[in-house]
Amino acid sequence: MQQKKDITIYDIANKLNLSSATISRALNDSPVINVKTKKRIKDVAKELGYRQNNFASNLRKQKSNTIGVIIHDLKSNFTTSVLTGIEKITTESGYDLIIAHSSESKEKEIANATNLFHKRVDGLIASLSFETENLDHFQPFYEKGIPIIFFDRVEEGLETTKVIIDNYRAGYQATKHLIDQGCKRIVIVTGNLKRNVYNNRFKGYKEALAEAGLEVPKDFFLIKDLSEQSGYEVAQQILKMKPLPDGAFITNDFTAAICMKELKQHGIRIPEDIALVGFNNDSISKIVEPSLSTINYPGMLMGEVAATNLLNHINGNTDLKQMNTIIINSELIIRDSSLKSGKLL
Amino acid sequence: MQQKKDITIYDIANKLNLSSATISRALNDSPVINVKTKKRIKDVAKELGYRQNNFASNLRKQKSNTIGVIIHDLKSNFTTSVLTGIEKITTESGYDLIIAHSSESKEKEIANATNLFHKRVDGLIASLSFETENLDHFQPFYEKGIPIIFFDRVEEGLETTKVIIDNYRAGYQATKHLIDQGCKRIVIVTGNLKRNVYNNRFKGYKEALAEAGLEVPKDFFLIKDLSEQSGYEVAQQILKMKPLPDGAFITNDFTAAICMKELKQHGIRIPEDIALVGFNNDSISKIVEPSLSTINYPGMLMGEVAATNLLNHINGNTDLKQMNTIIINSELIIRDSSLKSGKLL
DNA sequence: TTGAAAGCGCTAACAA
DNA sequence: TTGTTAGCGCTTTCAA
Repeated sequence: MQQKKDITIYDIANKLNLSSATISRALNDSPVINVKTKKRIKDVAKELGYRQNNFASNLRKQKSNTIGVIIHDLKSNFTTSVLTGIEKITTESGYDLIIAHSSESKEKEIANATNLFHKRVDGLIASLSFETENLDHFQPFYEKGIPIIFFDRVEEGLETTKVIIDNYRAGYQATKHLIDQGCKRIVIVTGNLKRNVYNNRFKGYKEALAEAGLEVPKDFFLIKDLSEQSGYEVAQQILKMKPLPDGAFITNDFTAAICMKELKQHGIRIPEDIALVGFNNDSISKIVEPSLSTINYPGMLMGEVAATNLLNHINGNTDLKQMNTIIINSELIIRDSSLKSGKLL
Repeated sequence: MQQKKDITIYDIANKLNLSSATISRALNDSPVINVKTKKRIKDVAKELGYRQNNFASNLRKQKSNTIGVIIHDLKSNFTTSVLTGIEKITTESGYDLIIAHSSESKEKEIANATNLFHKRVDGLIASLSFETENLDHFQPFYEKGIPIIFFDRVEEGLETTKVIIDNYRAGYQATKHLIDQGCKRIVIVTGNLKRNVYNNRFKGYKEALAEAGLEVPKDFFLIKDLSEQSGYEVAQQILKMKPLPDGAFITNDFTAAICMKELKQHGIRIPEDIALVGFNNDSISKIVEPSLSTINYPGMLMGEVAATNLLNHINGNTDLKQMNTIIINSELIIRDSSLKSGKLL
């Protein structure tokens, strides 16, 4: 199976009549090594096709040079953007990435955390699953001093470092916009209120309503899992409401797109009968008709920020404890699905 | 930083007055160890919070227990499905995954290959970038006997193991379907013809046309990069054709969706004026209106098949050389965007 | 600026 | 069924 023998630093040392220590130092660009020697060593290394053995080096250094990422799902635009951002930063710094996804299951998230702990990641970036109830499974990391940064779905009360957007403000903005368009009976569709992101969007929604002196029945609060299926369900529930709502804030573009299609098929006009605002600025939001107003959620930037801070901490440049919460800007993008007045106000 | 000292097999050995070798064997479920001893060892390991050091074990075994994956893009539904399939299989077998993506760039693909080679992956699963011209960068893997399986975008002539769908047949089916619906002037939008997938879809398209005795002008062959942007471009190009085409086979759902929207905004009726068929069965194809006919592309299954075969080979159960090409079934899904006759034929 | 030598934690050949 | 021992390839302390 193994055709060519692997070249080690000893092979290089032999060839040059130097010690393995010198080779190691040279290949790691140690400043103590003579520049000429360094060059000779690097040339020979290249010539022989040397590749360094990370296992040996990691074993010796007691570092994995690896960052673990736990996310709740692979299939959303938002997640892949975050991953792209993380990857960009970690790659630049020569770190590897292990990506684990929980499929929104508490058990899988716990298994992933355990697994990454055993893999000895040097740091962790995580977004909680829909179901997660506590952070006990991250305890081993804290005990070993392995830094964790949470993003998007975080636990708010605790002393963890987190990168988030202001979901409260986003929820407020989206709802306020619908109110400004003349909506008075606004439905909200959101996720598990245990998760900060959904809870805060919900609070922002309620605040905007309260501020405008609007009251809506309790059954206008639709708590869903934001799957494809729930898009259909939401549409059915809305269609049964009498009188019909005149606006809906659906905190996920994909669910909103499905719901919109279903509503249209039942003769509802968007935005004339019901104005819609989604969430995430998924690529789908531009394609549906009418195009979907939404909250832009800068996933790539979140990933970059999370990774940058984690690496800074690992390299001893910053102390995460001094930095509890980083808030990334998000903004409302107004498109056709919410423009009742036919114009921006 | 490091609060708790790491537990090694020596700590367990000391505590139980056994040798490290026995501990190692027990923890690896070696059958030679006494069942009771094994239980005692495992209990103590758990009690002390032992976690095995993969670096030491990998270094010793000269195996990384890691599979590398090179893909051209993270952001498509198809890719995430493939990854999900690969992950499912590799996780079951206790293998790690390193995922690298080339963003369709030849240079990045080469860098990724080099990187994964240095990381000493035990096997590689790859889909070529848009730009890739040759497979030289995979040569080191072959020289070291590291198995590679290509999927989706592959190089056809060579003696490589590959998992693909029958793109020729899919292209033929899609085009034939449009012809059956009465289309006579059918445009094709496809990607770089150097890539087998696009080339074969194109060949299938031409074959179906030829069989039906239809001829179309050369400018009906639109070779694009299948980006969002190209969706707009295609629509503009189609709108300028006189007389207008009456069908279009757009070999990517996302591009097709954008193009459809653009055409509709210029007053073209789908499917009455132009019937459309996409490719991939992306989730978007169900949401656009009219819903998009497409080719179902079973990404998850492809991932599972590729990973299963790779692992079988690594474990010495099969010889990849005996298995050159694995073809996965795909099928035409007929939706509203291509039903001129208003019914399935 | 370079070298000698120890050891990171584990596995496997060989011995008992 | 268990133990002894060597060594995987690298980094680093101490010495020169």
